[in-house]
Amino acid sequence: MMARMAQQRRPSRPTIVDVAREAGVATSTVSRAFTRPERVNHHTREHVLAVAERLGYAPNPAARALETGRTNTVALLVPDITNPYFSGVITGAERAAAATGLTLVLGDTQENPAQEAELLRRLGPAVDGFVLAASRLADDNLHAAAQPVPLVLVNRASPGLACVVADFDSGTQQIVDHLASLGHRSFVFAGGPAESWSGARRWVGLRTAGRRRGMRAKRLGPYTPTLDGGPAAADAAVGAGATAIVCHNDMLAFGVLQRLAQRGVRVPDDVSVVGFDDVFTSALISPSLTTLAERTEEAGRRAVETLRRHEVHRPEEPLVLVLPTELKIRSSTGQVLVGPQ
Amino acid sequence: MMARMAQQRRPSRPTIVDVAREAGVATSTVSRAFTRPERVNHHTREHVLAVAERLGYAPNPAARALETGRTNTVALLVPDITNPYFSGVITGAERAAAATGLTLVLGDTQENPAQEAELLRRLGPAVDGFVLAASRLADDNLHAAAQPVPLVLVNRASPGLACVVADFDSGTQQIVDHLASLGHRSFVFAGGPAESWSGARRWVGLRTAGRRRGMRAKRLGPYTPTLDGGPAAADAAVGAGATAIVCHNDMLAFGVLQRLAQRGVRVPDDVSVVGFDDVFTSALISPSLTTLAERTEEAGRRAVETLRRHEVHRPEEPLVLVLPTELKIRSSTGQVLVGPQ
DNA sequence: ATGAAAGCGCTAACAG
DNA sequence: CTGTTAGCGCTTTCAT
Repeated sequence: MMARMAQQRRPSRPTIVDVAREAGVATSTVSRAFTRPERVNHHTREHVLAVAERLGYAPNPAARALETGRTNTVALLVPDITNPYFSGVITGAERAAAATGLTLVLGDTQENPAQEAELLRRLGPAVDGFVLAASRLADDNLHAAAQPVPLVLVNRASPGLACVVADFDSGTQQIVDHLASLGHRSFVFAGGPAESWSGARRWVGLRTAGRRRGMRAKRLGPYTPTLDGGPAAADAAVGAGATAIVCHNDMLAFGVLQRLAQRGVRVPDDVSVVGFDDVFTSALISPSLTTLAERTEEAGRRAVETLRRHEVHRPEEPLVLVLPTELKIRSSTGQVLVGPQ
Repeated sequence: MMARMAQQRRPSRPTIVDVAREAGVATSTVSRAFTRPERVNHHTREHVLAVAERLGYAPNPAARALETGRTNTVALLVPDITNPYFSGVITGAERAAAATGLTLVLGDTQENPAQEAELLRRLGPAVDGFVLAASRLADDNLHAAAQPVPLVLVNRASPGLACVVADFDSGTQQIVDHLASLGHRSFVFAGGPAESWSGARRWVGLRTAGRRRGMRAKRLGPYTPTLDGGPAAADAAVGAGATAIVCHNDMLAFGVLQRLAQRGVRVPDDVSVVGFDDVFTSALISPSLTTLAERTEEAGRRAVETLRRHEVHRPEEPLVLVLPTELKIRSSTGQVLVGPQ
């Protein structure tokens, strides 16, 4: 009779108490039926589950989280959702999360460190861990954030933190070798955001590999790593008399390609263009883009898997995973034409 | 003294109690300082906030949700995260959510109604509402899902439910007019998933508009609405002797374009190709794709805004928003060549 | 304007 | 194997 009152409050969901009463057992039994199947008589469990089903009961995650401290949720923060590169990471992370019954919270930091920090702060108490893709945060901010809740980086390394990164050493080497084999004696790098760790790694790798090959390398930029960054980058590269332009990422490369076409500069005859990421568009445009393929989905997947592992036992030595990269040679790169130097 | 014990449990976040003790006020005052600024003395509030800041306190969303029943979270379910079309919706939804302090949970249903239903069930108690993009669920499932928690559809309508949809009537009309103006007397429609509401709407609109123009229209498929669906669609269209192929979406159109090129079929000389969505790649490939642009970001944004509105007062007449569409005429469509019919 | 105290729905000891 | 009971951190009457 008292129960009546609760009923009329609002059409609220049935709780564990309703199920317990209806099934004639204690609430703890209902709870166990859901979370510790082995510690409950098979028969009672069946019965409880049936009643729950009939009542349309579903556990309240908030209540569960309050007690256990675990939310079964991980947050993925990316600098730019619209970049297909991150779509790959998002996909991988989502799949891995779904596979283990985790809920994925998505946040877009818009390439903005302050916004990233704010999301970290706000989401912190609501999630079991963070995956930070291409974080633009400084090392110490990162560490502060990792204090209360585990955190895994993607394409960013920071001492003491777990991460999964692409093998840029090999990747940049592959690019330079490819360019050298086509007769290029130099190249320019159209750089992305200054805060980008992977951008820095790319440039260092490129320059080092170039030096080994006796190639001159020059860094231009920074440019917005989107289509919009293209015109400035292309113009600067042309102005510098480049025979090859390596772009911070594919989106920038597309922008460069567009601008080049607009200016009547032929690719790859007049200039070769290389990207990073191998987003699906790269194979579709023409000339198709030579680019360094990263395993973005795998990166996303491994990141949340690593997160899970770190949740359980924070290892002294955080995992750093290096994923292979592969240069996709397509039609935006070609031999450097002999001619009046 | 007793507090000591709690401390050593684990390095847990400070709670409202810690702040209250430290600030020398009651927990309720701390609570109010955060949620009801006007009901607390300005001075005390400042003080409490300062202490909270110093202690690094952040409210625990789970606890808050348990009491209030609101999680400040909305879920967005999409059939395929990797499709750039949905990137637009995701972006818009994320921005709108972030703007109002909401947290966005992302789920990928993988074009699978069962998985969609499962996510709805699992996430239901954890969120304040759902945005379902291109839902593959049947009407009655949709209604069942909308029972306990508000729900807004994107590019899907269902009686009694709020939705934001693209103006396909106008859109398909634009496509048909364009084709007709180029001299086409017929076209084929390479259809997407059978469960797709927008797919059905597209076909109906196309056929109707075609009829008005005295054009023959034929539906092919269904095809997977991704690059992979291309070969089958292209082959079937060529086999049917089509002069124009309207594709369920851009991704499928890209696949079709690829296959056509492979087979030596020239676009637009031999056959014209039209897509739906206007994802960024459409402008980049060559021939660039003529396609119907939808306001995907706006759709995502409006959907979560609508959700908020419905949370407050469930209106009798659910909002249905129709967003304008615009045909982007590019180079994949051209005049039908005169010749032996 | 502030404090005391009662839960929100669930899990986790601890008994039995 | 199952029941009792005490909170998890916060909001919210109800007093004061």
